[in-house]
Amino acid sequence: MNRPAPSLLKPRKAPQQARSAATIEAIHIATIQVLLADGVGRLTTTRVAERAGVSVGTMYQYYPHKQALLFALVERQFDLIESAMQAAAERLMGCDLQTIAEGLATAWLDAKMADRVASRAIYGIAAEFDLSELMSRALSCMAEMIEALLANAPGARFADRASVAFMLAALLGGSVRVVMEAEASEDNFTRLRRELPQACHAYLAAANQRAAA
Amino acid sequence: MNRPAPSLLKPRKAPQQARSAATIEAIHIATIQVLLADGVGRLTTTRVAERAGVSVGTMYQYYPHKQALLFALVERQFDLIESAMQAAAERLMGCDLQTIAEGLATAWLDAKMADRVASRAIYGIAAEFDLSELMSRALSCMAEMIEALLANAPGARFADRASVAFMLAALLGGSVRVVMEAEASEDNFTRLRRELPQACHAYLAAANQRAAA
DNA sequence: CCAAGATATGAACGATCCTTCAGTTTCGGA
DNA sequence: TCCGAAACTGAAGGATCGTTCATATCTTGG
Repeated sequence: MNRPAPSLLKPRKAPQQARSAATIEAIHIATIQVLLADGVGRLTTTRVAERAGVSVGTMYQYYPHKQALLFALVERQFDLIESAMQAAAERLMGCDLQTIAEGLATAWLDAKMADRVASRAIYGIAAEFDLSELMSRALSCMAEMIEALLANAPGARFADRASVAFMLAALLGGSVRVVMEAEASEDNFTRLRRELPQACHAYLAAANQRAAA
Repeated sequence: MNRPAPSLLKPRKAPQQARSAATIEAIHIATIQVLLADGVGRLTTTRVAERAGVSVGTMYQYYPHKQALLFALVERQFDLIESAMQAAAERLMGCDLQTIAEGLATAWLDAKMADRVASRAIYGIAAEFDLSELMSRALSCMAEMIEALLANAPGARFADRASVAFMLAALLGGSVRVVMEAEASEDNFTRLRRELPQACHAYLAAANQRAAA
């Protein structure tokens, strides 16, 4: 797919005065709004600027091109969720399997739901440039984090801890994404919240028992 | 998001001679190739036609606009997978929970892997027009199918069969999607193939046991 | 209060891109 | 073999979009 050199995706300059910081924030918000209202295909520099109440040129003082703006949004959301999960992992270190499974699921749901608006919007950016590399990193990052939790859980004896951790990461990430990408239905979210933790626990317990035999 | 009137997305005319059928097929293949090579953002009518070895005008004899072409691809893939799952459901009707869980997981993996090239490419189209409606339909379609299987499974007494079926559908659809959207890694696919059936079974068994109590 | 840097403006340019259509080529039945 | 229909061609029109830059406005340290 498109493989823009990562070095060219960095912002052009950092804000030094208060008003420019506000401008950048306005641009970010406007981008998400346009993304949700019109889709990536209709996401235009002019449209974003108009919605943000600034001029097109202003945007180009902070981002060398449109892709850089989108990439900044993706990275920001990514970091947000990653740190939320990192915090959850610290809290869950050393707990038993049930606590870990349910804790991870609820932490993941909380992080994604915190601003599902942004999350949903950002899912749509994936088409603009090749995010498979980023997705891979995110997936293995989550898998590693989970693997560490499983390694320190009392009574855990997985035959293939890495695979179990990987699978759990895929289950978490995927199920939430699928539900979010469908039409927003409060009903589906409550179901997810009730069932996902149980599903995670069931899988971990079964995988652990399978190894013990 | 973009909400193109569905009636405007239909193909313009059906082929009547043999060569035109070949042309359409060539256009479809070319579209997928361009999609994978350049991404949706670079998917151009000219580029597709060039790759297919035909003229731009030819494409416009069968599709009123670019979106119609993309939509046709999505629908085709959708029908393919739906019928594959429908066949699997007939085969699994009346079986026990373990057979159902593992049968669904392998059928899903087989269907998606059959041409993962097309699947992966089509994931990228989601940005062009609003697919959330289609995704919702797909999700609830899968959920209904699973629910019917659970209803006829011997020894199954779920408290909330609909929720369990919904969750299983989300787990299946999501985990495979996440892995496919990451960089293609043979390693990850084998892990998925080994763990996903077990995860599905573990969840179903746990949900069933929870209701029996 | 003033200069100098930071920030904002928006018309204009060039590059694509989608779509059309008048004309040409190919096919298949009579 | 011949003719009408089907299929194909590709240059050109019209519209949109990303990006630049000369100019204007604002902020702040001295």
